[in-house]
Amino acid sequence: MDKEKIDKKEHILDVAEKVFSDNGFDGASTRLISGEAGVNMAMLNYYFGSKEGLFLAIFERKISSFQTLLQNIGNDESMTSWDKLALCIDKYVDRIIVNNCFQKLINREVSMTKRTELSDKITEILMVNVLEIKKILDEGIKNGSFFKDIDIQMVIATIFGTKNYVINTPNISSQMLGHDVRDEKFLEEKLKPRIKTYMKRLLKAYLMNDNDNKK
Amino acid sequence: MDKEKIDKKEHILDVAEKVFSDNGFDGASTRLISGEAGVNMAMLNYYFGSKEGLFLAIFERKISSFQTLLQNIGNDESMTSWDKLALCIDKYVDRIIVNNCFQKLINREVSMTKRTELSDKITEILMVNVLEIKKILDEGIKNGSFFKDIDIQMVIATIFGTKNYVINTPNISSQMLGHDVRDEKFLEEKLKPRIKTYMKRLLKAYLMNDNDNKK
DNA sequence: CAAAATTAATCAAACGATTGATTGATATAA
DNA sequence: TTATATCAATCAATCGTTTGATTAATTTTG
Repeated sequence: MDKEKIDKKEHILDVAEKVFSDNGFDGASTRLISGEAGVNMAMLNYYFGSKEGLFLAIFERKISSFQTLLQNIGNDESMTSWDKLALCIDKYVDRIIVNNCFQKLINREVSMTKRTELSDKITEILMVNVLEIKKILDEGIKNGSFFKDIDIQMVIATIFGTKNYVINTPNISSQMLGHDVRDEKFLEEKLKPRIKTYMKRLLKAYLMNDNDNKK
Repeated sequence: MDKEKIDKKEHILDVAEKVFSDNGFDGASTRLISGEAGVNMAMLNYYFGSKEGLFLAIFERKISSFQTLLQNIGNDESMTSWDKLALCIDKYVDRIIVNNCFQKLINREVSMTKRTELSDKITEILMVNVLEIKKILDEGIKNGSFFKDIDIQMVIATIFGTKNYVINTPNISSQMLGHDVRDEKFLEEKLKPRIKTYMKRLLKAYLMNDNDNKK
């Protein structure tokens, strides 16, 4: 059945995503992946060409929907710059918390100094998101919503970096927060709204004159 | 000569730190490390026992000095809470920019989901720094310097996360900033003061009532 | 329709390459 | 001599990938 074949590929992608995330690209051997997925080793090459092809297939499965989401927010002319930014933060936090183990994988590969075809491709795709945020910040400065002398690039680094820190250093942030950040219930019910609230208040305080922030 | 032997070990550690940082733990083969260092492969095991022993030797060489520095700032009763925090940021930025390739290495290991003796050791040491910052923030709230309802844990995530993002995703941040963040001259003269200025203004806006921030 | 031909899917086994580590010989120094 | 340092050569293990055979599914043909 055609349905079954698709499900099998999807199943491999699901398992491989988990194995890659837990062990890193090098640490996830094709034997381990195929073993966990319950398929023959050769199937990985049969379906995806190579280990790198498998990785890219996982990656590309993830990225497309979020980028169009971001772009739709950016192009919505009925929203203020701040509302756009706030919505981006909400959507971004929703997004990465769901796929947090994959995010760790991405960041591990992107942090390599030595550029590879793989890291270049990842960088290229992530830059789309960066530029989308930048566009909103630029626009906000131009229309007077945000202060003129803000550091746009560093703001972007804060948006992505703060979330990355919580997700990518689970042992540290779990100790810090007093809960296991890998616990999905805690993540969903407590941490996610907390990060959203914090990020918006932090950025609002920096970007614009808002007396509500001052308590 | 005894001096020469020490220098040789130090030289191996220097080179290995660079190679590890560029290629990751798995990607840095003992052949590559020994080749770059210009020593025989067997010398790595001769001096450090194993590849992991070499890694730990690099790590332990680094950790001690910065922690006492942080603690001295925290215990200085002549400074305001804000001045302490600002000084921590300055010292922290100075520190990690100097050792940025090592920082990438640390973060890559800490981001592993699977805990190892190595990652536990790194986590334990990094937590000391986290708690030192937390102490300053707690104190600032208690003495009225900072708002009462700030999210202390998330502030810490922002401090470490923002810097990590710039340093750990060099390809992205280089594109974003329009300069190679691995260029030491740019790092020292431009980026370092820029990060310091940004971080302090960002946190001041969030933590305390300061009209100077509003332009 | 059924038999034959073709294509797709699956598998165990093996490939060459590379890995971290070890060996035993040799050189150097105390 | 004794202890330390250095080396080329080699070890077993593991890596990602390929192979050739086999089975299952689909299409073509008579």
